[in-house]
Amino acid sequence: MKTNERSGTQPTASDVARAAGVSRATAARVLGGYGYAGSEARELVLNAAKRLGYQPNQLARSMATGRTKTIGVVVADIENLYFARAIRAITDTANAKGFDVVLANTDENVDLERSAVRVMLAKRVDGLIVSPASSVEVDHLVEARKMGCPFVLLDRRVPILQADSVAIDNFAAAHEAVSAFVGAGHKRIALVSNSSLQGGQKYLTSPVRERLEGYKAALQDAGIRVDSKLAIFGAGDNDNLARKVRNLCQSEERATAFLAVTSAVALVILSVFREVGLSIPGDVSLICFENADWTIAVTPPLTVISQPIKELASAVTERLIGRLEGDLTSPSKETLLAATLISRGSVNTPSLD
Amino acid sequence: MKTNERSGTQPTASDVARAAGVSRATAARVLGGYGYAGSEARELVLNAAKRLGYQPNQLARSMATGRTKTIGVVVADIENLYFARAIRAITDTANAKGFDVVLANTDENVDLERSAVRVMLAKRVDGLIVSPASSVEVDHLVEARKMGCPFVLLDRRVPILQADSVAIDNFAAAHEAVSAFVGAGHKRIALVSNSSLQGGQKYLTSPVRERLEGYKAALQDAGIRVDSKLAIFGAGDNDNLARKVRNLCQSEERATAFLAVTSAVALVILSVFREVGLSIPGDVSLICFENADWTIAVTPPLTVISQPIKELASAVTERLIGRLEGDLTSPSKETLLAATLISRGSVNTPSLD
DNA sequence: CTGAAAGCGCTAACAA
DNA sequence: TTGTTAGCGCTTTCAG
Repeated sequence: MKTNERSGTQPTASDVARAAGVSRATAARVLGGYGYAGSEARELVLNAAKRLGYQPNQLARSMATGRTKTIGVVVADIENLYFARAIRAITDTANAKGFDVVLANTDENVDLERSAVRVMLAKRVDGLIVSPASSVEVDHLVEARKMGCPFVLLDRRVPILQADSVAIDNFAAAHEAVSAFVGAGHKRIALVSNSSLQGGQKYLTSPVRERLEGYKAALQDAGIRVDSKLAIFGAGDNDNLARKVRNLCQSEERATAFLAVTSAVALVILSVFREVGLSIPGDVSLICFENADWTIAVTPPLTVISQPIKELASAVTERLIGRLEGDLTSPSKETLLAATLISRGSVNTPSLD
Repeated sequence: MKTNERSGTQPTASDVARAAGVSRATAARVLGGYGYAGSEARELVLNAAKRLGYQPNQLARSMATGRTKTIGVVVADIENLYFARAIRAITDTANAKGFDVVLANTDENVDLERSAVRVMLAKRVDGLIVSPASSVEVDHLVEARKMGCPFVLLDRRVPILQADSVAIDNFAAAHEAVSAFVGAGHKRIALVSNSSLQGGQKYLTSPVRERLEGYKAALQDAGIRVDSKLAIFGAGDNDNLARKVRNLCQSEERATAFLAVTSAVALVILSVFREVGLSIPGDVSLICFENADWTIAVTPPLTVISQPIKELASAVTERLIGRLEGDLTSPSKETLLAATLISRGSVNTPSLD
């Protein structure tokens, strides 16, 4: 049986060549858009292709060229507004540059992340954009690099990797928010996160760690003692976190201002406030990270820290594509983007109980 | 130069074979997990593979088998909570069945959808899950089918395609919500959507169309005249939609109850209410589709229609994989899942102005 | 400008 | 059980 037989349903470049009456190489050249081709041959091929409904096979193309024009994106939580927006922006800028995107979700779980990276390597993506779940267990990223698959870190930094990264200046953002509280007269200011503090600070992701540091620094700069009881960490479990917040609200020396590390945390805090009868901004003040749409629909509208997600995503994508297109040598770079404090109605002078 | 030379960085199955001292076929058999292999040969190969850091090349594998074990997901808006959750659930169940997922976003734009589908076909995904932006322009889906790439519709139905689909029973859900309003004594009930009504109802996506129909039917069942001024459609533009809602709120015969087609629309409505000084549930009642997290953080908590997204996504994925694994013949099936009305604090008896 | 032929890394008959 | 031999559909020298 000849190799050029009809193989089933999908027409191949050979089929087109035969239908056009030219050689496979010529057909392939015009279909693939490379090499020379006479104008009449081109015409013939294009017609035949249209007639047969030819669709190029990217697998075969990648197989031959060794490049897939695809970048893999590995994020911790696609249901998180912040990452959803980032993914959206990443695919937009990648597409604009001729790259496709494949996505994987890790649920903040290192094992899932490891296997996601493995799958991407097997699919031979040209490069990776990753928001690593851990700043310690990064062996799979080291391996990716070793296999010649460059990566850029999204939103999270991992110093030991010496990798390219694009993130928010979380230290400055937290510092600014806390300073705003201080400026309004607050002294007992709480930081609330749903990350687990297990194993110590170094196991926190860099954004959370840096926000904590910015928080402490701002207090110190204002001459306020840092009270560890005011820094609350959950464990991904909202009920548990709510309990801790409730305790703090009902203690003798309750906080008068709260900085929520994410909008999801702010939601938990709001429900506790309602439950214990604290009202914003009369009784307590609140600022949260992430400018979620709903924050202007509550009463009062929330003062938030808005992050330039689109810029972040474009920057990370462009950095990676830069690497892919030849810039293998320049040293790794950590890019930090500034967040913006948007003042709305949730910060006020503390009431004197 | 022999073909088995070290080609650069990535070791191939041949490299492993040579290092293990067996034939390429044997090595391939154990590495690929198919065919027979003696236990000592297997041992040898596995060791060599580990030593060289062998990673299989999926491209080559797919090339040879004709299957990629990958499904393409094409959604209208990844930033939309509803789709984000669906994507998450789809990847989870696909992974559990040994499939990878590649994702594309279309922004509700048919041209982007067309090109996304084309890319997926070029990547030779085994099948597609699509929430089509249009129920009219579906030529690319017809083409996909013709090329032997099965697809299942997610959340949206397109009768003319005669395709498998899994969606919510939107008619019943809207009917139930409106009946709840009626039961509380409302007569002037509005439906608000940000879809464009341009070109008539048939251009609406099926969920919006069916919600509109359920809304009308419920009114008729209650003996209430359907007033077209009470069905508000935007055009994706929030400011414009807000203006229309404001007009309705300030007109002589304002509505006393609002059914929002999405949580994003509810946000727009809430801001208008605040602006014109209408309070829930004293002055107006509100129900919205989508059980977004924030709906319990506003005052009062919103009565919502909760959709079983996870079940929806599992069902759609399983249906597709079923098709992929041999069930090519059975007729297409439209699955409808029931939504649930969750009563919270935003529905009340209408005030008498 | 066009055609012939080799090869990307793997799977899959078939023979030994 | 193992090895041999064809391909999968495309790109890419290298001659003609």
